[in-house]
Amino acid sequence: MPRWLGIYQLKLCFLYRYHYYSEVPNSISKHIGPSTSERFNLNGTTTRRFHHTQTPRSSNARVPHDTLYEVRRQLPNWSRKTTISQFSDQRDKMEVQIEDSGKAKQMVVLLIGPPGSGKSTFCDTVIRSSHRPWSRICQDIISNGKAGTKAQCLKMAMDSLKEGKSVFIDRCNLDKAQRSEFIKLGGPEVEVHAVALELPAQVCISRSVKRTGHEGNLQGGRAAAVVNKMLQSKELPKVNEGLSRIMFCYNDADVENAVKTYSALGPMDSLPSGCFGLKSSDTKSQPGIMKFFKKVTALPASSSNEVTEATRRATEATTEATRKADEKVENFRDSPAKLGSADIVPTLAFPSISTADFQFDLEKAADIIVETAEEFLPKLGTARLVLVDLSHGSKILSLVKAKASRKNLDLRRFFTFVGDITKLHSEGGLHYNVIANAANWRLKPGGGGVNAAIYKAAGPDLEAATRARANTLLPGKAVVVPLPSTCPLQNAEGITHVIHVLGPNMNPNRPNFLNNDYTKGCKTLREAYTSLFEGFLSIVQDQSKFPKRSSQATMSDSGENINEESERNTKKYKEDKAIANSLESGVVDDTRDSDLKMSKGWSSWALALYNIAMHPEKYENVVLESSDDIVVINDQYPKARKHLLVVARQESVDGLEDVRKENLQLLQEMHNVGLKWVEKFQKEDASLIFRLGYHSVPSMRQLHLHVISQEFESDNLKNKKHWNSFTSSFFRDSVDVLEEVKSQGKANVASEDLLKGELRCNRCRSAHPNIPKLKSHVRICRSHFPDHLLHNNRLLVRPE
DNA sequence: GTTCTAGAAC
DNA sequence: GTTCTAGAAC
Repeated sequence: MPRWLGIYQLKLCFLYRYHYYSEVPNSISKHIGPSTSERFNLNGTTTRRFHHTQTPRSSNARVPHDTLYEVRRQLPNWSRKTTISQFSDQRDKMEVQIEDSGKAKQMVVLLIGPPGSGKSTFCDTVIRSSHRPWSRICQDIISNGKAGTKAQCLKMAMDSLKEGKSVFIDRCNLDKAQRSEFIKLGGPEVEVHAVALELPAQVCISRSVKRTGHEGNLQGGRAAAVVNKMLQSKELPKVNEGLSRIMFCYNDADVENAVKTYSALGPMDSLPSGCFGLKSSDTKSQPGIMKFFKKVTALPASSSNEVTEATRRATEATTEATRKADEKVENFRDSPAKLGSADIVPTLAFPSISTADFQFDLEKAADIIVETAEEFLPKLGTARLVLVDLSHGSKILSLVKAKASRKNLDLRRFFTFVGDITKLHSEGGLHYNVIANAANWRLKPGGGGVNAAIYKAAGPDLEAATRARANTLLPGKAVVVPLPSTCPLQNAEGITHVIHVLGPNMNPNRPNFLNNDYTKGCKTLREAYTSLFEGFLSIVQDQSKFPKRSSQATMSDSGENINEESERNTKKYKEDKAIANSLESGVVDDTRDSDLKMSKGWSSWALALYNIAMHPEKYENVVLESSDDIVVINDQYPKARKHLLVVARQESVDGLEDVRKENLQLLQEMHNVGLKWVEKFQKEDASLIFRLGYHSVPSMRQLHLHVISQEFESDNLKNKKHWNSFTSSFFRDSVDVLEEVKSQGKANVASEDLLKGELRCNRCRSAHPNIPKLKSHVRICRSHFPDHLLHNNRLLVRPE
């Protein structure tokens, strides 16, 4: 095996097992034996990594999931009861009274941040001044003062919780997967919080570089590489992971505020749930390592006196939330037991449609709401419908409450709630995942009321996502819009979908008013709620039909699983489409043609690469190589003896058309990886000739580079489209793409018409009447390749 | 992307 | 009658 391939495999191994590795100094690793692997650092030294999953250092190193449950059961206060008294509250809130057994709630607080972000300092400072018993669990020292494993951390956390302590998890916890098992420690008596230390990368690197006594031995220049690498895979924590409280800290002042918050907690105190201090823009982009090295001496120090907007907001939010908690208003808050990400009850929060600006009669509207809810509740399983109004004195809420209580409805699943529909979780403690918007017919932001509030809270993401689904809406109709993961509403509140609804207008001062025609008005309003609840039902069904499976199960069989995964996505797509279709009469679509392109309605088969790129760990047996940026797989239907795909992992780049200057580094990496594989193949068979390139218009979602040998000897090459996609100018050589993106900011893409062109030999360019005849010719043609391919290394021939 | 198949081309 | 393609369905 060539030496470089060996290194490659080691690298691969590292990437797959990333979460189970921890850095250990060379001095320790001597004792580790065969499961260590060497890797080379920027500063030229070698470190070793210990593969804990293969060689656990102690019998308790890995803790099976089911034991977590057992341990939770043994925790103190497990049996605290919850009683619900519905609709009895004068304050228009659904009441949940928690019987206080007088014991304190424990906390698991996950610190989130790269090395140098100040996690250990944070914990130490809180522990020094806190009256609550804390345990700090630090992966860097957990194994007799040396670095240990995640499993050891989990074990120690559980032990500390059993002892009645609250726990700081002092490890990077940068992505969702790293956090998930610690979040599972939560239960009825254990809240799980996160404190995200979002300090500038330079600050973290600078601290890591300068520190001399760090427990994890992450010192010197190597820190820069490690911090940057880690930040690449960072995922901001979200409430829907199962965290009941998240504090974001962007500078020293924010950190100080968070330290104070936790330091002040006595054994009996608790903190309001929600998401505090989140800035809307992700600060994921980090300066390159080399750039850092140049600037390391002139780092802008973050001032501890500087009170930023984020701090102000964080402080305000905390104060406000604390004030509310202090009022001892027994708001309806979902208990942390429900917070496990898998356990969150699907909940639609919806405003009363048409009763505000559209002046629909409140009595009639309340009847329709209750009747439609009654119709849908049995179909919705455990899912909940929550009517929301901003004001305590809302007439519609009391009418609905009164009418609902007279009917035999499950009032735990249908109730009213007072609050800002965009902040029900962070400010009201209600868990919800879908909100309805009382939209305008143009589906535009602005206006007033709920529509303006929702568009404002969701940011521009919502408008774009809406535009991809529909341009306008007719009264009585609804349109389901999934929110992108970047949307602040999803991050802060856990909302995954917005359903726009348009109700009938009774206001003579607004266009298209119904002139008091309540026969028509009631019909349309009923239709509107039906459309809304149907939309919500489809989301609920989608989520329950396709629960997340364990990665183990998906690794068993590649091909099938790719299809299953695709199937799931298609199903989602189809259902969304079905909703759209069912609403078609109502959705005035003036850009029918471009709509598909805008919504990028990829079919199931077209999502296979995307799925692999997003979850390479699930496709272990098809992925030949992977990094943070790319995965390499064999084309499932190779059109030549050697045919690989280098797939970009970045989510937003579906194909060549999406490529811009900011993707240059990615393109270059894809090209380099392609070249490496060509080298490998040519070592095995020197006669192979390759091209690296992209299809101008790909059939499969997710930018992918074809690495394909030029003899095109394959039974899978069956038709004109196959042939022309690799041999006409529809195929864009990677070198040209790189050049074009560098010089003009994007790549040229050729027309799909080229795929229908005549069949010509890729060497001599002779034309042939059909595929079989062409293939017979190509098998024997030994002409030189066309001139243009001989330049710029478009054609990769093994050098003699 | 593939598979299937009606019907065009031979 | 057989081969091959193009378009629909998935």
